Order: sequence, then structure tokens, then C-alpha cells
Amino acid sequence: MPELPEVETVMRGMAPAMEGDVIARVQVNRPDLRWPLPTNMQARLQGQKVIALRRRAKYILCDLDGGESLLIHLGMSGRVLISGDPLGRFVHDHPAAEKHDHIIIEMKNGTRITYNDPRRFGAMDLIAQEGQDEHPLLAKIGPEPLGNDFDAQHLINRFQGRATPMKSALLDQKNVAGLGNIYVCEALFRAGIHPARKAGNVSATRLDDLVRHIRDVLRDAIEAGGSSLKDFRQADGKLGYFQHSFDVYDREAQPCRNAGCGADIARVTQSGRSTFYCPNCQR
DNA sequence: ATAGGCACCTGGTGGC
DNA sequence: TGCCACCAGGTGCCTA
Repeated sequence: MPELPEVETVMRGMAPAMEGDVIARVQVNRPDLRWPLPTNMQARLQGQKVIALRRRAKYILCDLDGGESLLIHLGMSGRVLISGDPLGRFVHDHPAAEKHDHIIIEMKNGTRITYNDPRRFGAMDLIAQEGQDEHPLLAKIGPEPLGNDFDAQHLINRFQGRATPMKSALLDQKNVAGLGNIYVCEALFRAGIHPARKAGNVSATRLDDLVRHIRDVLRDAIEAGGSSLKDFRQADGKLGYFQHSFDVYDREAQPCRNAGCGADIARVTQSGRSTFYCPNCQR
């Protein structure tokens, strides 16, 4: 589910509930998600003041005043729900517990952060802030697509001589951070690049275009609060609505939205995952 | 080094 | 209604 815009949306929802406040209590309902939860997670979190929330690729990082950061990955089905804010920034009271509520964090300010993840492909860890960029999960991740280090020259360098299809190249977090199946399809459509085209075979001009379109589609999606296909919700429980703006994703056999095109959106499987594209507009 | 396939896990959907 | 196959927003790990 969650790609960069959804993770950014969740992080922005969590920030006002957590930043500057102290973790009062942590409830851990199972020993693991994708991996075992960090040892003594409760004790290491309880009493910690949350300094700031950040996002790196699809990871949410909560910096704690004791020198560690809580790292959160939502996997495919991870959801975060904030409830019970006495200041009225969030609309609802604490809801009844649901199936797959694995971790519950209660803040001193009365808010509750509930992590729910049916498939448990998500992860949590506690990692030192010092040398954090060298952490195994973060070390090899490419530049943030909305940051200054991401440009055409970067892609030229990374894609030089590569026979990998563009679809796979953009899904590879080592090349660029945070893109997933939806936004790769959408960005390639906007840039008019065929998903099967070899990465090393795209001109600098077109890569420059692609960079701009990747930025645009991510910004548009963040502004829309992310995409809600099945279970994604913002941290306040609201649905995102960028799914209504998809040009290709999940639009197999529907007409291409480019004026005068007339072709139908096609769906193919690339390395085991669905790719949607316009056979007429993407070359 | 790199590319492809599998694995992890649950739930929803559509066909028979 | 029941059963089954297939599909889903991710990514680490193993194999060639």
C-alpha cells in the first residue's frame, strides 16, 4: 500500500500528536511484525520525549531525546490511527480495539497511536541516531525524489549501461527512494516512457523530463492525502483521494486520458508485479 | 555486481 | 453458501 506520499501523509498526521510530548505507555500485542520487535521496546520507549518526526524513503523515524529513533515501516498493509486528542485536533475518541492492532503508544497528552497491520510486512525498530545513515536498512537507499540530490544526472549515472527495464529500475530503492508500484506506473505514463524500455537506453532529455514528472506526481499525491485503494487511511482516519487521479494504475482496458489518444490502458506483469501503461503514449 | 524469483502473511474478490 | 485460485500499495534473501 504505502508509498512515499502515503508514508509522508501518515508521518504528518502523527507529528502533531507526538512531537514535543512524552511517551506515557506502550502496549505490545505480539513479539514480531516482519521481524522480531526490538528487545525491551516498551522500556526503551516509555518516558522518552519525542523530539521530531521525519520520513526517509518509506520509513517513518521518530527521534527520541534519549538518542534513539523509533523506525516504522508500514509494509503493504500497515496503518496508523491517532485518537483521543484532548485539544480537539483529531475528531474521534479512542475507538474499540480491532484485530491486528499490534502496537499501541499512548502519549502524555492523551493521544493514542495505534499501529494496525494485517499482513505484518511492516516493521519497527529502535536505532541509534548516531551513524543512522549507515544503518543496514537505510544505508543503500538512493536520494529523496523531492530533495536536491535527485536530478537527471543522478539517473544518468545510475542507469548507464543497464539493461533493466525502467519499471524495475525505478522500483529499486537504491536508485531513488520511496517510489512503489503505483507511482512508478504514473510517473512513466506522465513522462511517456515505456515501462519495459531498458534503463540505459533513455536519453538525458527524457530522464530530465522523468525527474520532473516524478516530483510532480508525488507532490500531487501528497497534496491529495495519498491514495486509498483498499485500506490506506490518513492518521486521522480520513481517506486519501489521489486514487481518483490515477492515469494508468488499476485502469486496465479503460481509455487513455491523453487527449486524442484513443488507446486503452494495458496491463502486463513485470518481475511478478502488475504494470499499467498506455501502449500508444509510452515508447 | 546484478537480475530474477521466492518468501513472508492476511484478506478480499470472483468464478464454479 | 462453500471452496479455491488469484490478487494486493514492499522488500530482504537466495540463487544463478
